[in-house]
Amino acid sequence: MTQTHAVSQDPYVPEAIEAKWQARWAERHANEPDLDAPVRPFYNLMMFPYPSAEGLHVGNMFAFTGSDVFGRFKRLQGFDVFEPIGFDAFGIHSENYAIKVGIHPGELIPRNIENFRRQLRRIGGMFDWRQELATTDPRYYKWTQWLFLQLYQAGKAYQKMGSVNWCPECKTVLANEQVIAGFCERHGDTKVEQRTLEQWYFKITDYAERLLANLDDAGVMDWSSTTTTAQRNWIGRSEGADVDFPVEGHDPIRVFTTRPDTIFGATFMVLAPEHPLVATLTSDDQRDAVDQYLERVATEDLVSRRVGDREKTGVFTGGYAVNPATGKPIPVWLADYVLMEYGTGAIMAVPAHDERDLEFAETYGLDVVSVIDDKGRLKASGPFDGRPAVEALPDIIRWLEDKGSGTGTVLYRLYDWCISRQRYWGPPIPIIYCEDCGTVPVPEEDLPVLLPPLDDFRPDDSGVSPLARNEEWYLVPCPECGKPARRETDVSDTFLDSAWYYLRYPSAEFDDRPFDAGRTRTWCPVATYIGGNEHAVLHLLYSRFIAMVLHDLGFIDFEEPFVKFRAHGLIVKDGAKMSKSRGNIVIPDQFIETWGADTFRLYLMFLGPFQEGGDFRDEGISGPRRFLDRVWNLVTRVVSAPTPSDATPRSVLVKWHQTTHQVTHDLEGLKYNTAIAALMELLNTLREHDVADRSIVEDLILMLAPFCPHFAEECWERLGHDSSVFEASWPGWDERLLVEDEIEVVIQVNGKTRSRVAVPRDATEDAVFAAALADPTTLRFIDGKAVRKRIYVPGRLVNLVLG
RNA sequence: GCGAGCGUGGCGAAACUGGCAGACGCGCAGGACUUAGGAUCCUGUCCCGCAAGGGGUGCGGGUUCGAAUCCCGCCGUUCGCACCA
Repeated sequence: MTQTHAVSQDPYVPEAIEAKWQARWAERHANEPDLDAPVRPFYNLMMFPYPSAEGLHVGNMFAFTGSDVFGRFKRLQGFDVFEPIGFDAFGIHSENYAIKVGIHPGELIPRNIENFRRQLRRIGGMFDWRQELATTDPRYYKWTQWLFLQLYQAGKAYQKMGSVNWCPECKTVLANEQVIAGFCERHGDTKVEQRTLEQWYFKITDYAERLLANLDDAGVMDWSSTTTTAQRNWIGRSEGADVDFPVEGHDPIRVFTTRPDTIFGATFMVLAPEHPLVATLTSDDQRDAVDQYLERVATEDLVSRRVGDREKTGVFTGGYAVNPATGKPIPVWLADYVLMEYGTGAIMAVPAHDERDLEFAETYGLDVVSVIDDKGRLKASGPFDGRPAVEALPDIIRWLEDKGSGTGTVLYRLYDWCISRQRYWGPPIPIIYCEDCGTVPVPEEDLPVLLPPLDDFRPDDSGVSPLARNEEWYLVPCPECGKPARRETDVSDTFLDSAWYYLRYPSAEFDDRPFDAGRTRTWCPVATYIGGNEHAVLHLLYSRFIAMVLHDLGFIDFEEPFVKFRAHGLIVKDGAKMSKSRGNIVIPDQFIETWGADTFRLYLMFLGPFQEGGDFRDEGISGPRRFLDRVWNLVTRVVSAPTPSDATPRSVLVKWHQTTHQVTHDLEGLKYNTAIAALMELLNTLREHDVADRSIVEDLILMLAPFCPHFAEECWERLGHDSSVFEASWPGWDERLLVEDEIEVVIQVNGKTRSRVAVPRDATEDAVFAAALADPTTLRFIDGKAVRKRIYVPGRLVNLVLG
């Protein structure tokens, strides 16, 4: 862009000044706070990117810029801001990308990281590059493995066989959340299958109650409510009761129900096909039917069973259980709408008051007994008849407890975190299996367990990790007895890498500890964390869980890692989601080249509310650029021919102070788009009144600095300062200058705006009404009628209600 | 199906605890300066109307002196969760 935007002989040329200031920041170590002895530490964290594509896209830029604006604002407010950056470079996304382009991730990922670094420097983020980290660095993942060992030793990591989701295309196990309605999240037309594998799990369910309770504690967690809501739903707390239904000659069947108040209406029971009692309950004459049904279910995958709108199928076991409330025998059925992983894998079916049970009962002709009338009162419920069901619920639980038939319980939907991945690109799980000693953790002094270079890193459909094909790597002596043993060949989930990275940043240079106690105390928990809401449950919940474990083990003195979390919005393009298939991806580099990083930043922050996102329209960027050109010209004018401060009209002073007030509050609330609009208004006012008042323009530059750091530095220097604009302090305002001497009050007649009058700022209510009633336009609308009621909103509005 | 959010000009969007709807910007129209302008500057820009005035925040009701904002019922849209007992 070499066109002249301004009449000035010295036009604003972004590329020159951006390069100049980036070099100068690096020289001056401008973005490197004293990590050991900061005066006012402020840990400003943004979710680190995964370098799974060749470069950062506009969505990343939007998120990083929004976080950086906040960090720079805090810096100007006098905080020692620590704003680290790193790369979440392990994991399925990176690996799949490597497979796609046919380059080994060990080669490809560092190359991508280098490009990410270049882009991040170019955008002018306030990053402390000393503390950069990559989860793929053995210096990092040594401690990820250490973390696994801490959980293992604390009894929070265990192995179990489990039905897992298997994507034939990814050739790996998927987390439930990577399965979208039965299909792989990455391969929309690939059906996920069910496989059974031995896997490592973390006992996050032990922490369900604490994870939930802290969400309600605003003193501990100041988070976007959309995020806390998502976590609450994910944890899924249900209050109810475990109830035993006796079976003659067998163990009783235990069910979980949230509706013990409807127990008198339980007319049959349903077990999950995998339920352990199925075999013993089945009668001889039903054996064939049951076996057939089990066979049929087995050919279906776990995931499509979860899809809700299918017709219900099932089979009678031939067995009966006794309803402990009515004492009557009820048939026990088998159906795949009951899931083994939730509750006890068995339910009492109350078809009169549960839609799913009703559908099943109707299909198979089972009894339906209503126990609640249309007024919500119990009936056919023995001693509880006539009582409102909601109210009787706790008494029914107590009644069941007294009979020894059940107990009130709380159940969570949350399940344990499966961290095993049958993949190559991750930290090997630090476990060794010995025939004599069993499962042996790798001794801490042997960490890291290096991920070996492996030419053939692709997963195959055998279900075992690529590392299992590398005998010389996995055959090792047992650390305990020295006999030949075998390493665990699965790697851990990427979410484990990212669950603790914020702890590593302040301590990234230490190789003898994962995080330094002093540094952690100084900087953690994180003051402000900004990231995408797509991580609302997974990353953010896992990070919270890991922090709780570390807290309980005495490693850290807080249990919530992120004091304040805000989810940013998403950028769309011309009303549609950006995607490669649509071909509407915006490459940031081109825009930065054409318009400059500062203009790009300013535009991104201007195009919509940060927490909601916005629509990226190519032409829109010219507005912010025009604005910067005008500010530039104004600065030039202040340097050459300023207007004297005492000549500045009061109305302009008021606008100045109002702007400072508004921008400060808007930045605090991440309302960047309105903050920028306010700065534009201030500039418009200065231009209208032809004012080039040095004090005002300097404040304008200061307030622009978080958005356009290079531009602001350059202007600041031209204004004669020899230190960085970020060494200056954020402007304040004078409350007395927030209001004009004379204000305009709106006059409504019968609620409709009819006129407006100018009154002194401190006019009394009576004086305002007097002015209103003296206004000719107003009188015309009153038209001689009586004023029945007068409403007065101080300083704003008068409403005259006619009789 | 359940949960959360969002529906405002040609477009992106503003509007504090209910109090001037459309700030700011894009685009568009007209003008100025210009050999020229896709640069810059000025003016205008929700709709109908010459005006006075009237209408207007997805649709239909309600509360209120007053509703984009609160309540109820629809419709549309986005994002989660999805047979969770």
